Amino acid sequence: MVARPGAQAIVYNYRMSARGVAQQSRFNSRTGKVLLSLRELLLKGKFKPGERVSELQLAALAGASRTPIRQALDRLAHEGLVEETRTGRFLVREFTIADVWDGIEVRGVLEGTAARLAAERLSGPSELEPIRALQLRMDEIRHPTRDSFGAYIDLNESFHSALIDLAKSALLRRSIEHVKTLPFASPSALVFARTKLPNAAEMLVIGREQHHAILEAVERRQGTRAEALAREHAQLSRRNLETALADQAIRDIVPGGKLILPDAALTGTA
Amino acid sequence: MVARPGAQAIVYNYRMSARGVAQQSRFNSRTGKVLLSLRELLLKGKFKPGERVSELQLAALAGASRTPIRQALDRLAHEGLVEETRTGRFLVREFTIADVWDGIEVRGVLEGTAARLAAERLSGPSELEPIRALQLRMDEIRHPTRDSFGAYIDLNESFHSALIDLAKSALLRRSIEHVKTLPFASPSALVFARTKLPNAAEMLVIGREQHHAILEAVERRQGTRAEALAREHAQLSRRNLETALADQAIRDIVPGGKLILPDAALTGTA
DNA sequence: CCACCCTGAACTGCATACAGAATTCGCAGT
DNA sequence: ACTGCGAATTCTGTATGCAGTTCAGGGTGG
Repeated sequence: MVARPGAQAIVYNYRMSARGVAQQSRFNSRTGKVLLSLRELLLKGKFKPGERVSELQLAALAGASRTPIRQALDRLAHEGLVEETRTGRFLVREFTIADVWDGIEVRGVLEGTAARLAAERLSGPSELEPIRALQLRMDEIRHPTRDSFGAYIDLNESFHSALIDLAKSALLRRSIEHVKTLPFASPSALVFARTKLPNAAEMLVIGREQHHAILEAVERRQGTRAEALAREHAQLSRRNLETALADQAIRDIVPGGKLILPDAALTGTA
Repeated sequence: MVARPGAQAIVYNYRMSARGVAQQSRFNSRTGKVLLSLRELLLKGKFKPGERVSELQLAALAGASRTPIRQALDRLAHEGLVEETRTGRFLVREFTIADVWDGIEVRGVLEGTAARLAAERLSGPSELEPIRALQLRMDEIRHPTRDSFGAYIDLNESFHSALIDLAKSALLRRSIEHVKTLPFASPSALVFARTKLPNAAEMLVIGREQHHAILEAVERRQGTRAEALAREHAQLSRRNLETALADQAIRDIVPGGKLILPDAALTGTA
């Protein structure tokens, strides 16, 4: 564990919660395994931002040949975690805090669109049943503990995914998935400092209320309202992340936190 | 030329206007060349939607080995023109008309965000000078001819790009580029049936007015207005495309048009 | 006639070899 | 010491071979 002994925080790595993701055939191959482990290494900050990662170096590290390594690097380049130079080398991408805020902003905009389309395209109340079920289960978690917190995050992911389902647009889903490949932009970049658990409880209440409001708006086909609410909902992640990134010790634990360049200001839009 | 002899239309392939794109180092390699030609083949409809494209088949076709082919296919899968099956095969992706509308919708939303951020982040009027220059040159083209039409499209691309610049967000740019990889979503999917040139002239006027309004809003830092205007501006592409796709003959010429499944209804949101 | 299984062909996943380009290091000159 | 140049070295781009898997087609049994 890289977590500093002193940094007491519940950090939920979004990767951990991916249910059986490693069992999907796409990740059974060497390429898939390399992709997963390489992504994890990057997010843990094993490579410094701007540092060069060579194929041979990784091949030795992963015990695979260059072929799958190259493919994995290609995908990571698409995801944005590394960047390819003109000469075909790969560098660890470095992010500014502004990038992080922008990522959340864009995700908010797209999820807002999902909420609006969901409202506009709702064929009937029965379509809401799956997402209502998820909501119910989330509501049952009133006081987050170490264990239930993980479950909450999973449910939160599912809720957001279900909302996107309601938008009935594969293309929109693709776009959202794309921005979420940047770890900070993911709604599961929820990070609560343990010492600020009361704060976390409040956030939970607020988030719950926002979920309710969004669904209400969707159900009533209030597209514009749903959009605005979903946008604002994303800002909640931003506030959480702001708290988290303010503490250098916590920042070092947040997935990808070490890829964020130290920046003087923590202002909203830089 | 695949254009049917009867179909009289000015179709401007967005790929043609990419200034010196083939000279960029990224496209000097076999992989790059294969990527370009393969994409072109796909957009021309040389493969049927849903059809399988094997590496060997393409290797023979392109006169290259499987390695660059595979890499190109991987990228096309990211772009969304082909899809990878669980077992690693690639299929030509097929689109519904709803996909097309959604693509434009999402682009509109993102460009709207770009316009809003441009307004919010504008540091001074001088920042608008480059985009004003582009606008001026576009305004000079009053009556589109075969030649000036191409120039107009180029300027239009540059204008949109400059607007995104003003948003000062690399991440937002990335997202927009990503949705634009679907050819229909590109603003340059402007297609005017020659027989409907008067219509085209009107569209030009409307588009011009919208550009003016957007810049005015940005200059006055009216973020919400700028966003709404830019969104609506994207709907103009949709209307153009709607006209184009309604005619089967023209549809066959539109880049990627053959990848769109024949669909009974041409309604806005399906 | 249909369903199922089995076998063979085709194809992908990965490793590796080779060639050419890029980078780095050292050396010489200033 | 510093700069510029050049050569060795490292690395990427591509081709190709092999192994394991998937897929298709035919044949068999129900």
